[in-house]
Amino acid sequence: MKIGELSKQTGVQVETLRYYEKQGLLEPVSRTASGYRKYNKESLKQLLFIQKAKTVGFSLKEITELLTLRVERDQHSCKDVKDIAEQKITQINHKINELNKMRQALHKITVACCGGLEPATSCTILNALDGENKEEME
Amino acid sequence: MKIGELSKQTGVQVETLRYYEKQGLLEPVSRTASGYRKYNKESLKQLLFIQKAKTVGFSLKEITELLTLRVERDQHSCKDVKDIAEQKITQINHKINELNKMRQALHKITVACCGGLEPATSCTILNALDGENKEEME
DNA sequence: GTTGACCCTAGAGTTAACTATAGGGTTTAT
DNA sequence: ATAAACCCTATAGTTAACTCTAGGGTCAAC
Repeated sequence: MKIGELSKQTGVQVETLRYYEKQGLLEPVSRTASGYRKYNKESLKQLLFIQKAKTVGFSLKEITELLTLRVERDQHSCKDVKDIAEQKITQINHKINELNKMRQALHKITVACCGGLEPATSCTILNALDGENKEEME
Repeated sequence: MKIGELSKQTGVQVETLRYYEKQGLLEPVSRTASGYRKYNKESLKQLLFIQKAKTVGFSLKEITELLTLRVERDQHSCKDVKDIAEQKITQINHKINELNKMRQALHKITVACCGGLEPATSCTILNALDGENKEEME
């Protein structure tokens, strides 16, 4: 598949794809005789991963790290990979925690404030994040 | 508290705080007679929220939206707030889903690949994300 | 065989989110 | 009362991540 096709299938602009190549993030599988970039299903998968990782706040540099994480079946690099992966897992857990708190707070806003008896001033995300106080207050 | 104090307590640079003010993201509570910005505990809370929201991929513009979400105890705006909040919840659920998949994939890399019998080439995050195939293959 | 839709490189421009600089007032400790 | 450590505004510069432009090849179709 050529660059325009990959672009259409993902919504990522052609220019952005060339930019990702320059950054070492997504190399074309090969080139045609005339120099056209060629991609395949793996490229597509990789690009979709890049997009997802971006939406959860990873930088292109971090995404590169994630993509190059691989176990080489030799005990030397295995430990390194494990360490890096565990760092990333910790980072991801942090993100999930924050998102869970935000979701809960937003839920509280929609359910508790919208039709309850509380004064308007308390119905902000910051107040909702403040925790379990003034939950059952009327 | 003055700007330097807020900066110290959060690790956010003084220049960044003034920038956030210009963007309407974090207004000082008041000013001293000589024009110094004054902040309080609420400012601190708000700033910590901004930092957290940034790490999970929200832009400053989106964070502004989240911060100004508030129910005004009048049925008219209530529906609007609810709609926006629900949109944000959907967005957050998406992020959490992606993060869960990534976490699982990273876990699979550290546990299954690092000491198992699989060939090295399959031990990347993309392959780990591919799902349940080649799980119990030996 | 030429037209239109594609592709190429190299490099300049843009946007979001800071970060730094210049030039100058304020506060606090000595 | 003066120096160091703060604060101010206005504006320019930087970095990441694109986005666009100029100038030019390639390819399928009519």
